[in-house]
Amino acid sequence: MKLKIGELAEKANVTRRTIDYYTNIGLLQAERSPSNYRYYDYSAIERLNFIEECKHAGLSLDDVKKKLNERDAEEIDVLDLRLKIKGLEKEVSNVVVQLENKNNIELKSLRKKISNESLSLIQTLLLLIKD
Amino acid sequence: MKLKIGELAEKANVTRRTIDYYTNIGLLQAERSPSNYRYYDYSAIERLNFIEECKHAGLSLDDVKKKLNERDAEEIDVLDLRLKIKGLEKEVSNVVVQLENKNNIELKSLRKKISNESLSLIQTLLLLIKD
DNA sequence: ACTAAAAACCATCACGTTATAGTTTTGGAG
DNA sequence: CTCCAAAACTATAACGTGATGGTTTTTAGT
Repeated sequence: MKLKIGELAEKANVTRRTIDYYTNIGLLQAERSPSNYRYYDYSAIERLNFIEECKHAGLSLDDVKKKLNERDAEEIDVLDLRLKIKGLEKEVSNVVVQLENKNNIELKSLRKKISNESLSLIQTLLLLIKD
Repeated sequence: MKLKIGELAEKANVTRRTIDYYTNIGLLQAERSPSNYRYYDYSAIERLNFIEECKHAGLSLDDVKKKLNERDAEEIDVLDLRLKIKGLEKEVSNVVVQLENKNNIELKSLRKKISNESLSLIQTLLLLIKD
């Protein structure tokens, strides 16, 4: 379920007009219903809070826009990373399948050969996950 | 001499904000000084009056914009016509020069040959000039 | 006539406001 | 439960407003 402007306004503690304005200048995005009503998703609440913080820190909405664009870019990077990780996972599971077809001796030597790499990969993944 | 926003506002009997707004949405044009002040020329007064009339007649500013665009297009047409007339004048004066090099008999027959055309041209020009 | 400082102007931002017109929700009548 | 009208909500237009930060003009003193 998405939020109508009034609901979002209440939840984010700003006026409708502010949301209207932000939407017009591209700080917020909204889907439009067939009757042209705007529908915001819940992430807009946090986005509005973030904007308020930035404003409180003395930034102009234009500055905030840049910040948000950076953040969005990071978000996209994250998505990217996620995709890459998914790809890696697939590769790894493929390797696992290969391993299952090996005999014990081959298996052990192979495991040794890649143990370093997999370890450091796991460590990096842990860094990403923690916090 | 051009008008600053306050001067135009007073002369046209609207607020500065209105002029600001109209300028932003492209209803009015302004030159900018090096310090970014807007400078309007006197025709803006009449333009503003026109806009007020249109609004009074129930038109939206968007409608007014269209009307003004038409008017501006006509203006351009007029400029075009003026140019053409200037061109014609040149042609005519060339003909006059030619005539001056003719003898009387040739001259008379020539005059007869073109009298119809020049008469109707003159009449059309008169139509353009009057009121 | 020259200058410094106040007064008057101007631009832009970030909403606020009022009016108009369409949409959705809701409380009751049947 | 259904239908419908009032109440609540929404979109957009066309400025209004107050704050902030420059620019120009005016004015008063030297």
